[in-house]
Amino acid sequence: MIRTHEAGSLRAEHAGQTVTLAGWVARRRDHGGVIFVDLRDASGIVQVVFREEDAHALRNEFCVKVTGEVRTRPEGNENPELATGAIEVAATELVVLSEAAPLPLPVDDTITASDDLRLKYRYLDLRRSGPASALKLRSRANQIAREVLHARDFNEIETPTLTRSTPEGARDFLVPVRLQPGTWYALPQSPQLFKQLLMVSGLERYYQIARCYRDEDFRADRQPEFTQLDIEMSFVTQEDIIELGEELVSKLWGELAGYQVQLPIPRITWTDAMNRYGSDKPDLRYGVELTELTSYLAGTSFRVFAGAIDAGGYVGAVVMPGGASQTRKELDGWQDWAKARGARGLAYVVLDADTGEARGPVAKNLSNEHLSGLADVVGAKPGDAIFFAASAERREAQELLGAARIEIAKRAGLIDESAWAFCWVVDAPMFEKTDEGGWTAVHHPFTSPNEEWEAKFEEAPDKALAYAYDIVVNGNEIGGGSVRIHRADVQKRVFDLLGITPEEAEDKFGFLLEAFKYGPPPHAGIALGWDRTCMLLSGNESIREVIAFPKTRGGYDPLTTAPTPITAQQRLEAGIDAKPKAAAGTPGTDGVAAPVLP
RNA sequence: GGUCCUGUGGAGCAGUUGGAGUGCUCGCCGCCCUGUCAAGGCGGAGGUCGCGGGUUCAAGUCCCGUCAGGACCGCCA
Repeated sequence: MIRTHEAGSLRAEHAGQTVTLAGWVARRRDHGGVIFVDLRDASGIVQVVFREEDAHALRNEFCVKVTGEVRTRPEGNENPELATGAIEVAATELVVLSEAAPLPLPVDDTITASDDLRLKYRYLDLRRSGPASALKLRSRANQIAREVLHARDFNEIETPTLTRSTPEGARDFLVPVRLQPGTWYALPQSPQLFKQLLMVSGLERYYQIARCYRDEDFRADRQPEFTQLDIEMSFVTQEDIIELGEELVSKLWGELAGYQVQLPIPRITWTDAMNRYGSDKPDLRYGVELTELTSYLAGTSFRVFAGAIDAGGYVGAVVMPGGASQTRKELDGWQDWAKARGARGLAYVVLDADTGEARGPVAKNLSNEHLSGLADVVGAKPGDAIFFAASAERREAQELLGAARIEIAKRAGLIDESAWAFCWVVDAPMFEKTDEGGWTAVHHPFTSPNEEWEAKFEEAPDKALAYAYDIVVNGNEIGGGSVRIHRADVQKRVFDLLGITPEEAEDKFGFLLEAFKYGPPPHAGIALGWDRTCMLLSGNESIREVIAFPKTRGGYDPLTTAPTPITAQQRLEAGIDAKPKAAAGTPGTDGVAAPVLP
């Protein structure tokens, strides 16, 4: 070893010892006759004192080796801000291991640089304790997950990243195959089918910290490649997976966020979540619930509401506490806010703070009977504002109110930023209508109907419920899973309802259906969005902070400048422009990558 | 695909009504300095105001386009 001690580990009890440290010059304070250098390594910072001139040439981020004697600082010179602040190292020898050019961005916890610059020089960004600690936290999260799962006899198994497209909704990343020109691998959107195959194989308990890929647009919590803690178990029910999920979040939050999660985590049905919060991932750190007014406002002459009610739709409201004190400009701002979300607008009534009288453009359109009881029905007090949404599509109106609810909480300062509010959202619907009038799987087509609906989901596909569950914290979905279908007859009926023909099913996932001929066990699983989980645990607002080398919004990596064009030679070798042979292999049964037509 | 915000020495910012590349903090270079810890003092270097076009006597500032970064909507089961 080049060093005998880590800089941040030195304490008063080391006084008198001669130590050799190695690290970076975090800061140099040159007083002429005495020079102080804050020496930083991964463990922390210690002050090194030089009496020799040679330290004069040191600059920020030089990599150095220092030998010297640890000693307690002179009376009155301790630094309580520093873990090592009781001592300092009196240098006797200095070796410059490497010099640093002037820095393109400051390596300083107190200063922030722009995102693209940070990413271009991510290795310097990560010398800062904040960004580095996010990655260290993630490493510990991995360790905790592995401890929990190995204690339960899980097997960590790696599945292919060059594979067929899995039947998820998102666009695939594709990889040309040189050995079979004109054919393409897809990068997995999740290991879903492989983990189900591992259940067929009898491994019973599988997990993987799995890299997944989706070619969709970015968000603060979305990257094109991301990580899931992916779990699947055989011979279990929804209850078993939920119990496991609770141990995981309990340990993670307990050890990494210092928060004791109250178990069991409360559950809310998907329908209740939509009715009360207008979201399938409700933020329960604050109240402000939706009120349905469809029957209360029956017979109204206000066309916006009447139209929705007559169409068999929904009218609802959400209350903004103290919202009546908003200026006209602020209230108009809500209209722009709603329009930005694709809504026509957001009707509102304000209740006079003194008299409780309802005012605002919508108030004129409502009858006295409707107005007089309104405050009681929605639970509003004088001084509040009431926002309305109406639509022939119940979910559409509820989601608008749900988004308004979040915005209300932000604007009215209702969010306790230090709180953690967990819940499971259960009993999700199996299907939802497509724009074309058919049905599509809400989760994925292998999700099992629950016991009640297994025999009859065709009778009312819009009401049929699945054994599907999401775990939500503070309005963030951090994981989701389901019990899978393991019976061929049920799977066939689901495919039939989704309009997937046997030929299509065979073509897309014939290998899974084939495997399910051979005694598949009942199985269920869950996947935790690992980037998002670590982001929340580390108190960050972007998953980029918990990814070592993330990409910018455009899918660009400022550090490596990927993606890059390829040469004509590479293009030729990869067979990108090759025309696929008709029906190469028998896709779905022999694992040959499917031809993708241009 | 859409809406919005941002772009000014190496970094982070300010820049008023359109009037000289003006200013601040940090960093960088040189000198001074023996107890600092975001050290201090003195001096200095460093600029295609993202890019292109337009309006104007005059554009960092106004307009149009474009590029880059960010937030959100669509999209992402």
